[in-house]
Amino acid sequence: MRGALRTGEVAAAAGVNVQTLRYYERRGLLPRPARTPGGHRGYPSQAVVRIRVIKAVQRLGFTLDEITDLLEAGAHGRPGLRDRAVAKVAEIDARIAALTTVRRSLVDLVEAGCDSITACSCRPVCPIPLDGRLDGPATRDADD
Amino acid sequence: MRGALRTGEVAAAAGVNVQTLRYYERRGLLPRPARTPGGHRGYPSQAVVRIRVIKAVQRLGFTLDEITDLLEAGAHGRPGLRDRAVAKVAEIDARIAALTTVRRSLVDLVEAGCDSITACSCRPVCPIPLDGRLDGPATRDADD
DNA sequence: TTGCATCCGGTACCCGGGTACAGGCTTACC
DNA sequence: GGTAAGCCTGTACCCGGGTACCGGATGCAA
Repeated sequence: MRGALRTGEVAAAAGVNVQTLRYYERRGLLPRPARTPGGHRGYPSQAVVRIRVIKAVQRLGFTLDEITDLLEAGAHGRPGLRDRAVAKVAEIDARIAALTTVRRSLVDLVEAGCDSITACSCRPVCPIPLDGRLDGPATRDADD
Repeated sequence: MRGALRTGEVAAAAGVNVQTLRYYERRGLLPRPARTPGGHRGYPSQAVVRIRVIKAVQRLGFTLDEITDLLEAGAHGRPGLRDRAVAKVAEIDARIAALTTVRRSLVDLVEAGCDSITACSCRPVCPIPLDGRLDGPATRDADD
């Protein structure tokens, strides 16, 4: 165990919580490290790099499950990152498109001057269904 | 209770699950309806509209907590939708910007031809930290 | 050797928005 | 009046990515 890093050292160096280390180990993202006779973990310095890589890939929008696959693929010389990245770009494009649509609706609503969802005034562009507004006494019984 | 709609009817008409109705009621999004002597709920037809409104507003990116506020504000004649919508647009812009940044990194990675996170080849644009790659025997002990 | 920081495993909880299930009761229709 | 569909409450679980807390053990320095 000479030169091995302890849990807290690795966590501090990688910028994560100590619990996160054990969580990653449980999920198979981090190899089980050697132990001292007393049961304390002793990490090689590469563990820090590995966590940083995980965090970086995570920032690219990959889930921990996907990262597990990617790491395993890499360990066995199988590639596959490129294909996954291409798929992820498509995924992101879809999310951006969805957000853009929502944004458009919100802007329409603001521009129409609508200021209440129960008494909406933003015809004809209101993104909220207009048939039968929420007025009248029908819902008042829970107003207490 | 004449003309009152039952749980299942409201759920079907509004396109949600029966459990969702009760969930909304618990959260205060849906007024507590009248009951039959046997304890069954009887909804006014406006309940269907209300759920549709909730779902529509939710699609605009508002959380149920925010929708609760919005509904309450509307019920008391207080406006506030416009301000919230403006803030939400800013929120969406931030998310689109973040996604765009991530997208750029992914495209860089693909264009650089990098195909593995453990043996990355995409200098100089690699979005994954490069100092000390994940090679060598240090992490092999968990390869079983 | 004593003191204290750190570490251990296990379990429970957080966020948001529901969904599922169990066991029992009511209502509607024939 | 029988039967089946639908309803009731309460509780637990799902997703993803951690975080928090507990009581007890270990490691290291003075």
